[in-house]
Amino acid sequence: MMEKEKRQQKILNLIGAKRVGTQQELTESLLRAGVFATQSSVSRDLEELGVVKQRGRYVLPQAARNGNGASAHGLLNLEAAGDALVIAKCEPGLASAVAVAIDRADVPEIVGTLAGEDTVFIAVREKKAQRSAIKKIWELLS
Amino acid sequence: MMEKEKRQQKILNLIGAKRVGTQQELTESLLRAGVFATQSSVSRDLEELGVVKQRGRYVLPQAARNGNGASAHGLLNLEAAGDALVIAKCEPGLASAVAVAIDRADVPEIVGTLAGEDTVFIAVREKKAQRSAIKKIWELLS
DNA sequence: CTTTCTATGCAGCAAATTTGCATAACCTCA
DNA sequence: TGAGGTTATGCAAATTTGCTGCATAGAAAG
Repeated sequence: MMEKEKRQQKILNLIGAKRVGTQQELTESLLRAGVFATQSSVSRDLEELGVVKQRGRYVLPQAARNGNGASAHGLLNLEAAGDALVIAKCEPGLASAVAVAIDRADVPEIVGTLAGEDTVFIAVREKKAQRSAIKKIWELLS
Repeated sequence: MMEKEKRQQKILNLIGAKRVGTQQELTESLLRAGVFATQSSVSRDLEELGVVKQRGRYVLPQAARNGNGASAHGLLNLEAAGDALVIAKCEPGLASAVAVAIDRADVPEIVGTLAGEDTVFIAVREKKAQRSAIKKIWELLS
């Protein structure tokens, strides 16, 4: 019902307001704020909201895009889409450079890349490959 | 069900093909075409399709009348592809503009966009997001 | 006013979504 | 490599949403 939306809003608030390290913590904070939810639901919410865990804490999606996340290569953010895509957001004009860097790295789970102005579509073989691909790319370009 | 979509398509065809003066007529024509529906449903369909009654007959909505649903922004059509992609067809050369507009809107379920000449690939997080993303984009750009 | 036509509240049904539980998968650190 | 902590997910139950027909209110035409 409206419950989900409210919960997700609170999650964003909480993450923005204080350091949150685990979904357990988040679940407890939510409860204190009057919203009951299981870790399962929190996990799904985070996925849906695009919240990612960086350096041991959960970070807001837009914060990840701007702020500190920028790498020397112009890579701002990495996110999974569906089963076989990873989307890289880059600083304007640098998408091609990022794509080239990724191609050069020859990551085995990556099938191909396609760059626009500030976005790269990265095709991976399957769902399983997404996470490790994201990890490797992030490592590579940061 | 798929039934509704089929029925609405037939309604548009019928209205385009011959003069239709009442919902009763439409209901009967539909039945002859193998689609049963009550006047209630027909009424709701017409509302939803944007069909209006003018000078005693139902006429196609503006978009359908001139054969292209072009919006002010050059967006022609939106369609889902697979679980995590939405494809936007645009007027030639306007794909980038459409993509930028979509990016600016910051629709949360959209992960990234990639524009060609007349097509934009729009990556969404998951299947569930497609529907709402399409709705929001269409709303935004029409 | 009467007749004809269209819109809508309501209830039932079907489909889709959301959720918790249990547990598998994964990660970190020693 | 294994233990312990953390996160993801298959499944079934619960909940919500969407679509429809029926009955009827409301509007338009004459």
